[in-house]
Amino acid sequence: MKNKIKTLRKQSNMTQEKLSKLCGVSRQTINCVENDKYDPTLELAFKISRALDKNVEEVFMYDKIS
Amino acid sequence: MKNKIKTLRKQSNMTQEKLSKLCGVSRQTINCVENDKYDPTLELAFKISRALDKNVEEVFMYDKIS
DNA sequence: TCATTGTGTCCAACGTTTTGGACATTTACA
DNA sequence: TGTAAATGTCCAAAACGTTGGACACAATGA
Repeated sequence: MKNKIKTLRKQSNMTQEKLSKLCGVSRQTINCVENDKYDPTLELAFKISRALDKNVEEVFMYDKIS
Repeated sequence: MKNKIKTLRKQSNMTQEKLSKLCGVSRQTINCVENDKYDPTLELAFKISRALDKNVEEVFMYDKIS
């Protein structure tokens, strides 16, 4: 699983802190998801994507391998 | 969060058991996700969607409320 | 240079997803 | 009608996402 959170977040001039508040989660959570530390919940994936004004599949790329 | 798993699964003539094996998870997991018992992992959401030959957002509907 | 902000990371705790095993109920069909 | 398949559900345990708090380091700009 790959994601474009960092890129899209910077395009929107947002910090991890700001994004985390928009999503209602902690900054560590955003940091970990952004850096592929773990798989987010589907609901969180939706929240992040919406905060970045994108569809889930525009933010997260599923690569069948692992 | 709503989903169309049951409908799409039946359109593909699949049992929960078959879908669970395609996704590499237990049948209970498919059952619970299908009946909104809990939020799946994003990776599982992708696996389910792909098994049903759909995009994530064609299978799962995020309704901002709760 | 210094101060501030943003990011990465650690930890232990907590909550939720996911599990196998088992059983009751419903559905489908001979 | 009866039989098997499919589904719903319970439990306790395991696995994993998420948390606050804290700290180090990098980046930014005055």
